[in-house]
Amino acid sequence: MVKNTPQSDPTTDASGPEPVPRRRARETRESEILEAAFEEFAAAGYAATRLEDVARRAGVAKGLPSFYFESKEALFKAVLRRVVLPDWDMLEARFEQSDERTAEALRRLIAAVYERLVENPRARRLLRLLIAEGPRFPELTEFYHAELVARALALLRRLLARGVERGEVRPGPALEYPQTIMAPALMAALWQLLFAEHHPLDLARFFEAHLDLVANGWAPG
Amino acid sequence: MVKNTPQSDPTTDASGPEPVPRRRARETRESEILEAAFEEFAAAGYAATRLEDVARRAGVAKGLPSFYFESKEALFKAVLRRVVLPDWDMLEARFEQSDERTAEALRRLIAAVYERLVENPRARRLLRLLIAEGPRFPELTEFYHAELVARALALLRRLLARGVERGEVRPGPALEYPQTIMAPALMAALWQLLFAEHHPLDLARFFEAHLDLVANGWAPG
Amino acid sequence: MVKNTPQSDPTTDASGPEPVPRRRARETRESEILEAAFEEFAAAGYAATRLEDVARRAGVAKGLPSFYFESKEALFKAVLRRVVLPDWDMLEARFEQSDERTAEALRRLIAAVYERLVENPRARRLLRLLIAEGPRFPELTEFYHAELVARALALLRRLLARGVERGEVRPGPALEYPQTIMAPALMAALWQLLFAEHHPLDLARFFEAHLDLVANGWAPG
Amino acid sequence: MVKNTPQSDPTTDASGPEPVPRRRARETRESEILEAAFEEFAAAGYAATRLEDVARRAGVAKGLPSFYFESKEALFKAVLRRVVLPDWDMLEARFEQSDERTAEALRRLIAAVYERLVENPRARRLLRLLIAEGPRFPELTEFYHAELVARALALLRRLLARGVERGEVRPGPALEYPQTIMAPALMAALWQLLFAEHHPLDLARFFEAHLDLVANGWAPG
DNA sequence: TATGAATGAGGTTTCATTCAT
DNA sequence: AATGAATGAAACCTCATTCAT
Repeated sequence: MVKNTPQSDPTTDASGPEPVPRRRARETRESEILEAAFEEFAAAGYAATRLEDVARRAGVAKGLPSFYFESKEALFKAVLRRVVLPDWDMLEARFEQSDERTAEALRRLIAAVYERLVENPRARRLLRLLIAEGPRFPELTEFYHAELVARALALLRRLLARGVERGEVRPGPALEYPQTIMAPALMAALWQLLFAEHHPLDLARFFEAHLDLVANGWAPG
Repeated sequence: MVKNTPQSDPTTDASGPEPVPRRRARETRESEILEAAFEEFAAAGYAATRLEDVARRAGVAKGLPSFYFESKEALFKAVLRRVVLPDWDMLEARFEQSDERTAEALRRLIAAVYERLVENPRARRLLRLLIAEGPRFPELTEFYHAELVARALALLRRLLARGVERGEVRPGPALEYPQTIMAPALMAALWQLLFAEHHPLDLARFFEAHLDLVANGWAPG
Repeated sequence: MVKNTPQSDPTTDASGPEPVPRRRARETRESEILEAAFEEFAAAGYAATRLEDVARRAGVAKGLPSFYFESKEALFKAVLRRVVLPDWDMLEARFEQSDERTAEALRRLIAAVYERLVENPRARRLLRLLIAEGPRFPELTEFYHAELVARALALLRRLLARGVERGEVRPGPALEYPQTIMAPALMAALWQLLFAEHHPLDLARFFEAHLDLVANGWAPG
Repeated sequence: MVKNTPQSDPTTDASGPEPVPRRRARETRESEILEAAFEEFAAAGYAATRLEDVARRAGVAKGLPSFYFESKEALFKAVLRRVVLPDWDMLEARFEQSDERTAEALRRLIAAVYERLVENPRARRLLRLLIAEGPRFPELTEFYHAELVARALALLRRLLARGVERGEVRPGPALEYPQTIMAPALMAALWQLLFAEHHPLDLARFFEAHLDLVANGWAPG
């Protein structure tokens, strides 16, 4: 679930044939179902996903998702509440403490977003899910706003404010809308989601273009 | 259907004293169904939309959408192929011919995107639909890339190239990725789609922040 | 539905082969489904009845009962609200107006109950349904109490009161509980329902025994 | 299970210092499951009863009913075969031996039925169950006919025959159908089952009305 | 022996599609 | 040409039954 820790990959904990253990830790099963559900929901959207497909992907019987979760809707919500980028806390703390120059800090912050969102297929699918199902599940939108968006913007705002104090950032209307500074990353994420197959993007160069533009603008001198 | 130009309306290209009211009725009905279908698909997504609701919204009998369109899928595709911002041709032409300074041209172009995408609820819903249903209808994604995205980027690229020649635009990596310059508009469109209700955005000021940032960057001097 | 009018039998309105008319009067279809549902519910009880069986018996597609009725529960309630012995009004009126001797009136009234309840297989099945599903559908129990039971008891009470005035009925505690006078009919109905197959009852003689007992009692003189 | 005699409880026929607690436990469990099953079946009917609820009520694990009984159906039959009024043998014997006057004997017998059936909520629920599930389990109907109904009627018949011999009972058609004499008790039992909540019955007075009616009839002199 | 997670057949309900009218 | 009743596949969900522990 948009977690980057490699050991969480269920396909890699290989330990022999293991002929379908009938009973596992409740939590393990639940996680496997949530994991499978995330993939299915992300691939087809809420309405078009069939619980049976979730079950098949999780390698369990048709009825098990309904056994673990009250309803399809409850499963969906549970999926999305688990996904949140789990290392955001740490990231925030690191930036809070650091005292590097604004240019460095911004580069690092934007790089973190590319790593976690733009270059992470699962995070991109989550993004799609949130956009697609927003009207049906407004609480989720709000949840993600509070947990991710608002916090990221606040962090960016603090960084910029400090930069202004230090004379490293030019005061301007964009400071009030830090979204603008991050926007190219969102553009890249959506590009990947929509067009990557036929119109690939060189993310490394896009990233540099992003940094250059938001730092210096297109206007000369 | 995100069409702002009246001449695209098939009911107004009357030629003669309407000797064939039946035929007129047919095309009118079809348009009404497409219109209703767009609203329903945009509100609920492809899978969750019921043809009966489309029919009800269009004010026709339940079976009529299936009568006019081979299948739900065909209806969906027909809807999306009709939507494309129909005045883009004109817009392109105007920019091609104009010779104003780059700053002016960019402001106008970006303003056009705000007007047509960010501030237009139907266009935003179309955006949502494309993001949501992309995996199921890749031709549509490709169609919109060709019809809108590629053309917009090409126009932007020409504008910037001309600006560089004139010394009005600083050469830099961003010129290769004109997406970066338009990105804040996309950000605003998605913000409106997702968060506007609880966290409204002052679009006029956001627009100015956008222009200022992409022109001058956050770095001083 | 416990209606005794022969012309209501759908199997007798034969008018040629008639190759399954796709469309009928809405009301006709609804009646056919209600009719089939009554038979199925009566045979197996509420929970054990499958809508598909109702559909099959009604000669319609699986989904049609759900199309006509919001839910299985709604169908069940609709079934039971339609069943009520439909000629009770008339019966009541006839007794109200008549001035015959009490013995005659009672014989006629009890005979009417035998005809409508004891000897009517559909009414017996209705009785079974009410007893079986009472706890799940208390409104129905109440409905039948009000529509049938209470009215029948009131009628009986008026008959007896008039009889006492005329000296044709012995005052006694049973007058307060007219149920006791009708009780053997209920016994017969249940006997038919439960034991008739292996232990048949001669209803004509039982009826005479019933009349004799409640008129004269077992005690001599 | 409608057993009023404590000695029928398998947990109390202790014989010795309990050297086999395991075996005891098994039978206890089985009884508890049967007991719980009776309550659940009686409350909701056969089809609507879930084995999980039976298990919960019995305080055992979900799978145990299936572990003790081959199937839900087998459990149901086991339940009903255990229920039978267990003190009927004794009752019968007592009446056989007694030599009291017919009026007394009848009053005692009818009172016994009120006590065991009409005023016993569990017996009433059993009655409901038999009526409701008769078509699905005809053996049970037959079983109860043989064990209870037939024997009760035979006893009543002997009582009445003796009464006629003694001149205490008027010969009449009702003697052939002793059901008629007991019928008001059945009426009272069903009334309790169906209408008691909203239309309570004074059982003591009803009982007196019953006795008076079947002894003397409604006709004067 | 007892548990309860897991299975999967089968039920209710939905809805795209058909077609008599 | 248009209607909307009717169809029936397929979805969600329930629950009797199984069986590893």
